[in-house]
Amino acid sequence: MKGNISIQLNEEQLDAVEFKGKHLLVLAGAGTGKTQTIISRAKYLIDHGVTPSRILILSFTRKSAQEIVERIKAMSFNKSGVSNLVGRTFHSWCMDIIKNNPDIFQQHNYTVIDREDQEGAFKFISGKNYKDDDNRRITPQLLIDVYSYSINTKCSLTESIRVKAYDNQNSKEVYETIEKNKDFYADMIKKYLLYKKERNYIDYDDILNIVAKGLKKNKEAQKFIASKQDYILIDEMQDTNPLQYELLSSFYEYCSLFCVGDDAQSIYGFRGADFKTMHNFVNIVPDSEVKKLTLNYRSTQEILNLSNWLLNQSPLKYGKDLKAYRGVSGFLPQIINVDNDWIEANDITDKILSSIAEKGFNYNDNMVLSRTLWGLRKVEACCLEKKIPYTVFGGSGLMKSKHVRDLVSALRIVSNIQDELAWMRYLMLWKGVGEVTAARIVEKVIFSQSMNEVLDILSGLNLQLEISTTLKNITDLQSYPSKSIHEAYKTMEKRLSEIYKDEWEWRKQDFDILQEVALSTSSITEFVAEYVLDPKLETTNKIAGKDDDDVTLTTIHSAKGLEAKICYVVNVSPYGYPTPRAILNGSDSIEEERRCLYVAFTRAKDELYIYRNIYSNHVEQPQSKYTGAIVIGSIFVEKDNHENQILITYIQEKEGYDYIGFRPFNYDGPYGDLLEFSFRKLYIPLSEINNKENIQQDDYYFLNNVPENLIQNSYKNMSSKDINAVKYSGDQIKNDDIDEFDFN
DNA sequence: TTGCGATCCATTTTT
DNA sequence: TGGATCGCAA
Repeated sequence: MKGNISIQLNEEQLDAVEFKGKHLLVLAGAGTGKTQTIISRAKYLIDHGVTPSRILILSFTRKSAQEIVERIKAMSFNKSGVSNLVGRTFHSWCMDIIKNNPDIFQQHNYTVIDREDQEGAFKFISGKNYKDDDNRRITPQLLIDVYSYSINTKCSLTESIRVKAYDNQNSKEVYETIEKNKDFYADMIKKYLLYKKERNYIDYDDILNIVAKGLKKNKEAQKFIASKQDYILIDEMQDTNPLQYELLSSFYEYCSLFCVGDDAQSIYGFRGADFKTMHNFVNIVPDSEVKKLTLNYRSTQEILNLSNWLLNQSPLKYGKDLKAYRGVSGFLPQIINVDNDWIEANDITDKILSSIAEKGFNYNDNMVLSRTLWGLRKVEACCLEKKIPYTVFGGSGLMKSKHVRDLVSALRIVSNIQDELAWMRYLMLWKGVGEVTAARIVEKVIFSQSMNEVLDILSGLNLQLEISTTLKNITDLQSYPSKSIHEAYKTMEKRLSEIYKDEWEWRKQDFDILQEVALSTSSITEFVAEYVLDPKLETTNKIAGKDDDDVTLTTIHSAKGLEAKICYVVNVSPYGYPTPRAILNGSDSIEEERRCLYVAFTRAKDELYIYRNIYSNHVEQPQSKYTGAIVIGSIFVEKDNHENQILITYIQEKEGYDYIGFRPFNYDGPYGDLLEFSFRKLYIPLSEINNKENIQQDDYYFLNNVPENLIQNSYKNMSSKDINAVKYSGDQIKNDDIDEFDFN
């Protein structure tokens, strides 16, 4: 990637790298060589006689941790012991600590479960559709969020419910409602904790929690574990949450912390990270100092101007004013207006192709960034069509796909007989076995002491042969995960191919990769843990590029640390930034959206294209007190082009924020084009409109009594009975009137 | 009880 | 878009 092995550090970087005190936080702006600084610090330590195995490198994703380690190794290849240098995520580090010290933490035959399993557990406990006294649905999803947030931020249940279930509102009524329903949440969480315990499950949060709490309680264990290393180097410090700080606090005394991060790139608030914590670093960590990096090596000044501007629009003081080492290039970031997502995707892929054909770039000089995973779908489709090789970053990859989980469920049973979720999944795969039968079987086998016992019970049940054969064949292969995948595949292939039909051809290819991955683990238990912790091993890209030369499609969250010469940011549209949900959640979330966009912009080195769809063809809107403001607005009929439907466009306004790229209304700088009103389009079938004879093109109307379902399905089937379109002749409706609107 | 077809519905972000 | 859920027939 970045090939230069001898690295020139600037003064600021050198000052950080040669830090002599105990703990240090390096506050580093985007592109200022954060990773470089960590790498150089490691090299500096090694060069000054520190044994590599005494250095621990923590990063936010496994990929970036490994990359850092690789680069250090490349720089210090002649030093002895450098191959022992370790790079981990917080989770995989803690997993290792638990695995290597089962007695200290009292963890022996566990199975690590992921989000989908957690959902399964909560479904089992709470029922799928529990409604509380106020008829609010409490889904398994929500229960997990509440539980997880409260653990990661170490906050009270009430606070967690308020944030996750009540959109961060803090009115007296909300508190009263929470008080009323809190018992239910508490009850469910208690049952979940018990459920895990009975089945030897450990979830994501447990992995950190077990170690963090354990070390706090036991001074001796703390000293023992902490003494395994002298230096901890941490990347992406801004994403560290209170639980992780608690974990680190056990190491203050024994290790020296070297942390690097950028508060303006903190985008993991939903997981409990608070960017303000960075500002308190010296108060939280004893004997610590803060240094800054301000010179940007990545981008042109034009790109930084836009990024700086974005932060400066905030009421918060980020205090970032990035200066480009490279200076100006004369090429301004471009804003491209598009009518719909397909035009957007086509334009991006055309630009990618011409960047290669006309400007001599490679595929991997191009990167497409999106706030959401599905925002990349249409670009992906266009890549397929135009035969552009690409790799998708972020989201669920191989390990979350159904067919892989199906096969892995067999392995999980063998490694932990109490793994009820795996049992259910495995049994229900087979023909003639549904939920009820599966549950009956589970009841019989779950308390078995050994696989032999299990197999005996199964053989007495008159089931089809493959069910027990598969398990039998892998029982003795516990220490050979790769082999057991192979064996399980042999007996399950027939059934799986029946289930997945014509999808099977491409699905089955994944098992080769899976076997490959499993080779590096030494037991099924370890393999399962590994695959839960790193669930997005190589997404199979349908068109592979030569020599890894492909276009990167990525969510902004997965783009941390990435960069490319040409970046395309999709859907910087009304309600793209901030999203309706963020608006609803209030200023903290809105600021996080700003930082997301900032991360996206600052990935670009040379060229930045920002796509905006002003005429969004589906209506997204906050389900909140603002609903009325959106439905009631000035509306004009544009044209009748959709078989018996009229297309209306209405302008949406809300005080405080404009919806497009945080653009203030009075701005007239070089990026003035970022300002637009927010237009929305809505198709309404003529048959649904009462006095349709009044409707004429280019006339202004307003709608009243537009039912919710019409708004949600505006484009397709609309079935409402009471749309009332009347010619508008009065004043505009003001916000005060929203309260009178009947939303029920 | 299972399994299939139809319909509804929601849709951030990740370890 | 597809995933989850519902309703119905075998």
